[in-house]
Amino acid sequence: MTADERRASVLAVAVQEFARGGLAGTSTEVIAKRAGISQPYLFRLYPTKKDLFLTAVRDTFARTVRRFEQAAGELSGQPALTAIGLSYQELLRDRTYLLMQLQAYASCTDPDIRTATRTGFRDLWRAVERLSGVPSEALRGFFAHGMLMNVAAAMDLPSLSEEWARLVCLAAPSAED
Amino acid sequence: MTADERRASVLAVAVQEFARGGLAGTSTEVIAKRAGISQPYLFRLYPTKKDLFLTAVRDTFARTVRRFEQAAGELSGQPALTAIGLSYQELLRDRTYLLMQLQAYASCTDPDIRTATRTGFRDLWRAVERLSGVPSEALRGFFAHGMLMNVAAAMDLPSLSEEWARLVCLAAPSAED
DNA sequence: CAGCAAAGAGAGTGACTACTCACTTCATCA
DNA sequence: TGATGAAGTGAGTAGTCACTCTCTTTGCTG
Repeated sequence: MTADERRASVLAVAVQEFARGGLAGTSTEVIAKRAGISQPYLFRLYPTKKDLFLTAVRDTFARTVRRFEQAAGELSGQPALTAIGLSYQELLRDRTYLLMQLQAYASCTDPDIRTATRTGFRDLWRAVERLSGVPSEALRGFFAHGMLMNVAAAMDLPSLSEEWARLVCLAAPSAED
Repeated sequence: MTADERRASVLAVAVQEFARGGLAGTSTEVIAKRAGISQPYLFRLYPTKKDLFLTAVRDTFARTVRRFEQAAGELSGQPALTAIGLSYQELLRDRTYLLMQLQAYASCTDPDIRTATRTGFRDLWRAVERLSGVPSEALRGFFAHGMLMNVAAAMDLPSLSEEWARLVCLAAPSAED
């Protein structure tokens, strides 16, 4: 297996593990073990643990942009936004994505991570703006509800049957914005 | 100083440190040092580091509830919601609060932390519901924009002058919901 | 076949960290 | 006065973890 292929499979594992434990709460050893390589070799593929984390952050946002582009297809305007919203709901089924996103936000005290996270978020924002073309208030409403769904999914509210939890998790009314 | 007083001052430091580093990224030694006690004594005040973290999570949400109650005062309905929203914007000036909140969400993989975070969020939700009495869609819109402001503050977007960052940070239009 | 570069691992190392044990100081009160 | 109990600490301990040094294997090429 070439180094680049290894790097890709290590990254796939790293995203999952970092999503669960964050930068400080994840050891390079478990990433290496799950990726099927030795821990020293991990450090030849990625110079530092933080580098691997930064790559995971960038990858997470980049994947979402590509997903949104596919979801929008030839649509534009509110229909495009609705299609993107639906694809986001699908994305949240696997909690890895949103947890990784939250880890990125929560680690923004570190300047390097903050820069990477800002860039990822900005590109995502611009992608939705470009794909849908809706005005900025609608865009903000879209992202706001996305963030609420993130934390709701993080707390696993969809699995609760209590009244308040169901209210939090209802999809945003598409007519409002 | 009594043990209870010590516990309170340790908690104050712990909230700040956990907000920056999260559970795994914060050492009990720096908390003890900043609180002016020895590290062994910290473990007499709080049995484990995780216990201290859980207390910090609960405290963060509880403080917000009290703050919202004060902000709402005798108001109700949309005016109450607006007052609460303003007090939340004030609260976000100090990044400690929102970072601690994000750390709580990001640590929800742990069952104990998830339970504490759910409870805190639920009580906050119910408080705003009770204080304002607005319908659930408006409530959801309020929390959604709150979450967006959280992550925007985490990334320190308000300090950026770029167009997209300013758009993200605009306050939610109060008429929409 | 010789040589070379890349893939990969074994065995550390020094620093850190959650938590413990045994100890001291000191105010209170029978 | 002497005992009690609460506040508080010095000095560990066992374990973890990011990262390194050095070595082996393997596939390719001249």
